[in-house]
Amino acid sequence: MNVRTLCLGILAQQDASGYEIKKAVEEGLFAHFIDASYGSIYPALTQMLGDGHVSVREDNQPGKPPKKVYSITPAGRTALRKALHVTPKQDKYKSEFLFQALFKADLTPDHLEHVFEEQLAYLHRELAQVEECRTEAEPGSGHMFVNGYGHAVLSAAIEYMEKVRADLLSQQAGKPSDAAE
Amino acid sequence: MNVRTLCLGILAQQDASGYEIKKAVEEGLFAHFIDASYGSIYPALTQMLGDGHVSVREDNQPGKPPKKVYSITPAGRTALRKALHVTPKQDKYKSEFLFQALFKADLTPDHLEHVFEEQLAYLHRELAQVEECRTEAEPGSGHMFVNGYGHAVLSAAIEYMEKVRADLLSQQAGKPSDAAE
DNA sequence: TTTGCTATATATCAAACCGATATATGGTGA
DNA sequence: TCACCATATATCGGTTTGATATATAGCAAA
Repeated sequence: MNVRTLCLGILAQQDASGYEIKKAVEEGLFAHFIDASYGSIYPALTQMLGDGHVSVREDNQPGKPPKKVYSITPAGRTALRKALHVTPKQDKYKSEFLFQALFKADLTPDHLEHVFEEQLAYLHRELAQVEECRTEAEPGSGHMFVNGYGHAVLSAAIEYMEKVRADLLSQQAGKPSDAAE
Repeated sequence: MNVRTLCLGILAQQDASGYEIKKAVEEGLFAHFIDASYGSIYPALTQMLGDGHVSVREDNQPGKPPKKVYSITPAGRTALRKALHVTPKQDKYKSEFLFQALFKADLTPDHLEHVFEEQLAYLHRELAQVEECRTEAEPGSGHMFVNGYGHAVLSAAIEYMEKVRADLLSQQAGKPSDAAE
């Protein structure tokens, strides 16, 4: 799936500018399982304009820079429906925190503790965001399902982190008892 | 974190060829939170050879193509330790399955069921892989922590999927029985 | 036996994408 | 006044992906 399809999906729910699409993937419902940068969003919108999948209108708002609000066209909706019916790629999860944690033995205790607490704080922020979106989701909807999925996964991660905190951050690096090598 | 650091991390555990590094990120301990393609691994190794972070030896095995086995050098270990002490980037999770699920109302029931069952099968495969690596992990080690993290998150996802399966796949696309909580 | 498939192994490249930066407007607070 | 932040669009170098090419060899089927 490419950024064009992602933008179409967001525009299918509501008209938006490039800036607003970026905010949607950072803060909205999409935040915890999707990402895209300005460097891919703006070119995608321009390209889709050429393809007739979206249309634009300029919005000159007082007190703010003018924005270009994009709307999905019927052709865009058709393209989206088609793109939604391909076999999805496997999930991709990247975590530099877990990579560092693998090398616990090579880390200073300070650094380990720092990244651990940062990760926990990050997970709490993500969870709070998911819970905030929950009220908007209608029961039985795709939103509700996705929201529940995110909630389940993030809660489990937090629970695990808190459960093992003491063991991981104890000074004896890799030696819970007197175990030999 | 770039692919060079990732390769250094793998080579810090054991010597490996480019092909074996790819297998490590696909099947090994690293599989569920790291990824890299041949297109980035081979150039990374070549570059690190120039930097003196790794060394090579050619291994002509009978019955198989010859391979280049890379080893981390002392300079490489220093570079790795340094790279491990930067603030890690935020986790990044991408799921095309969840993206499609958001548009449940636009999907054919067949497609929805298909991608749902595929996702569940994928999660089970990932969990089995994590459990397989578990035996190798020493208690108190970074491996053990990371393994437990993966186990917790994957288990939670599977549990959630199985809990809501009936509701999600029922034909009435807006009709809840109470799936909340 | 020739064809096709799988596994091992290295390498390259266009296309896609990220992350940083540039530019611009205007509100807020020190 | 100055710095900073939020809004907003746009571009670009560098990294990464995903696909493809090349090669060796075992194994099975047609």
